[in-house]
Amino acid sequence: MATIQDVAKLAGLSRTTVSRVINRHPYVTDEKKRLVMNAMEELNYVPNSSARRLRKQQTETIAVYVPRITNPFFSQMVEVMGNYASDRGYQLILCQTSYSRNQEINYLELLKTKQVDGLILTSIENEWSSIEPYMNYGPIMLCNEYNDQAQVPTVYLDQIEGGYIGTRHLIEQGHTQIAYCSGNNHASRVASDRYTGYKKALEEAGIVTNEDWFLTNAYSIDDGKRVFNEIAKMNDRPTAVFTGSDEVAAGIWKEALNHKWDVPNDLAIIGFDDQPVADLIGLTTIRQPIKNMAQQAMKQMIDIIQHKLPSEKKEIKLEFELIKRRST
Amino acid sequence: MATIQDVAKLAGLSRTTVSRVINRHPYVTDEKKRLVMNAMEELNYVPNSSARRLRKQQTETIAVYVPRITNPFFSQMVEVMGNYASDRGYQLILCQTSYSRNQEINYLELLKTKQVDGLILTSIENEWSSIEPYMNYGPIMLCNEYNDQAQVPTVYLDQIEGGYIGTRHLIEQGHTQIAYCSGNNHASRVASDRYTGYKKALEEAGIVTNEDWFLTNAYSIDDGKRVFNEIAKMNDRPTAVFTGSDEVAAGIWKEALNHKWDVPNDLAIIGFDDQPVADLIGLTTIRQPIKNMAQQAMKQMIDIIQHKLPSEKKEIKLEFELIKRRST
DNA sequence: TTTATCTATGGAAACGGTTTCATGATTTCG
DNA sequence: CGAAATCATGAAACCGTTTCCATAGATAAA
Repeated sequence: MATIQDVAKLAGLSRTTVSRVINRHPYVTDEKKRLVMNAMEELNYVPNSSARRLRKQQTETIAVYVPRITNPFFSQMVEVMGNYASDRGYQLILCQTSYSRNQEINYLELLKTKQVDGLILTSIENEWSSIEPYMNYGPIMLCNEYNDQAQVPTVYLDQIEGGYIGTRHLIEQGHTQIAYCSGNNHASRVASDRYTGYKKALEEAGIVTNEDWFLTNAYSIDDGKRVFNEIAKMNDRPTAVFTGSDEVAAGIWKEALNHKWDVPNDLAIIGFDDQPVADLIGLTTIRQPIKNMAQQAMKQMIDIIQHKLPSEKKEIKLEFELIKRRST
Repeated sequence: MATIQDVAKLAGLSRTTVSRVINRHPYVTDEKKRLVMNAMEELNYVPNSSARRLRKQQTETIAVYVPRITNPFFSQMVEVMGNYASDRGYQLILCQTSYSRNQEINYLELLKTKQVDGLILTSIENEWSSIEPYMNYGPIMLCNEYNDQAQVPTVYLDQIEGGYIGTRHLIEQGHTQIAYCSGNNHASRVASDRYTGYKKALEEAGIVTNEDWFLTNAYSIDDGKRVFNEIAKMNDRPTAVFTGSDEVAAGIWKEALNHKWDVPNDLAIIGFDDQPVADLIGLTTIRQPIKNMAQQAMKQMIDIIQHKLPSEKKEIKLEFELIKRRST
């Protein structure tokens, strides 16, 4: 493996000059530039990025945190972020927290050890107070997730609205018995706000909730199936269910079909995110502008890194869209 | 940011000894070890990974190439690889080739610049001859994809079997007019072998194929919809269609429903991969042991890196499983 | 014409670790 | 008891760049 020294020797110049050519520094005559280029070509030289990182104290790498990459919401996000970053010379390290607090903290050490220039959190497992100290080691920002205490740039949707829009839709369809079904993340405002929106819509309509209809721990299709069975077992059953993701909604629907229930007449279902599967099966859902969110976030992050901007709260809020299909 | 020097000074020892403690080298007395630990604690010291990378000439990072992370086949793969790697102290760089030859080559430079210790390709866009030269810079291996010329470890399924099993199933269901629908990757043996398997099954059954029934460029649900419309427009229509992915199959089915076709009576559809969506909608499909594949591949790669094994062909072949549902 | 500024280059320090080598102290073994 | 092996530590070299500083010639300004 050729080093810059080898190139310098072959070109009959100093390392410094070679470095200048590589980094497009002015003050190198065209003649020397040509000499260096030829030498690099001949030796098939490529600068060693570890050395570069050490000297420049930057890695051109950005970490993206997601709970699980198989969740289509997050994989879409990562797809867009990855492409955007790659186009600008940054690479992406994927950190899957697996909904685990420990795992999240483990990965945070990445920033501390200077393995990345910054990180984007799409979901938070720990209290903000556990994450905040890491801000000393480099820029952190939020995308999708948001938090009052976090003094960081945030690209998000107001999930109160999300919960409200969906529930409001069900109410307008004539439902008064509406179940609520979500994940299980205590530290996340996405979860709690959405629930707040749900309750807000109910209260406005003067509807009383049934505590039994608050179903948690639902992330996947299988969870949806389980949720359906919980609903089916109830004495006082809801006529509609608000879910936190299209996958869960799809699982509920699938199991409902197995039990010969008619959707939406026996049970109306509304999903969240507008994943491809929602269109496929005809699920009413609340669309989140994932790509837009992802791109704005990555743009912000690269901006912050390149201009060494101080970390401060800067909120970019995007909007939901209700997509009405045949499940409601 | 504290350096090893600061720790050494505070502990009243040399950098060497501190380094030994960090790297769990024997020959350090418990007393000094304690001194070092305390100093590290007090200074909140973390070794700088760029420096470490430079000196040790390794990055503890592995690049994984996928066409697009939103394809569930690949996101499952990446999920497993990411977790497996992370458990063993490696991190994952995600490289999305976007089905582009250029993009693939661009990312290959990662290995050259020593940004990663090795790379796993799950799909190949370029001819192997374009990829091979990069083997000089570090270990490369294949997972899912395979190639005759590639003298590298390969975890794969024999796609001839895959194509055969699926087509055979359709034939057994009484079909003789079977369309074939796939992506568009010329460099990939996954694609060509699967087609070979399809033709093999037909030939064995003495069935003549119709060239018009060879449909390409199909990756997504939307592509599936388009494919359906192409089929619907035909004068001589197939009664069954073999697809290269569950997403495409789902798209075909969805559009068939829109046109009031009955599946499987008007058109039988078989998917590939056994994604969650297949179970959801009742799609017959050919399961690939994705998780197993991913894990074996990552295990291999880490093994190769840690034991500096020479790159050689080593094939690990896994098996398909036909999952019969109601679309056939 | 002298002085200040700009251009072009190289030597050496710096980035922050790990590894090699040297050395002395301690233990083991014949 | 002396030689050999093992343990414990530190100084210095090294990994491959970029950057700071010095120098010198060329050009511009006074």
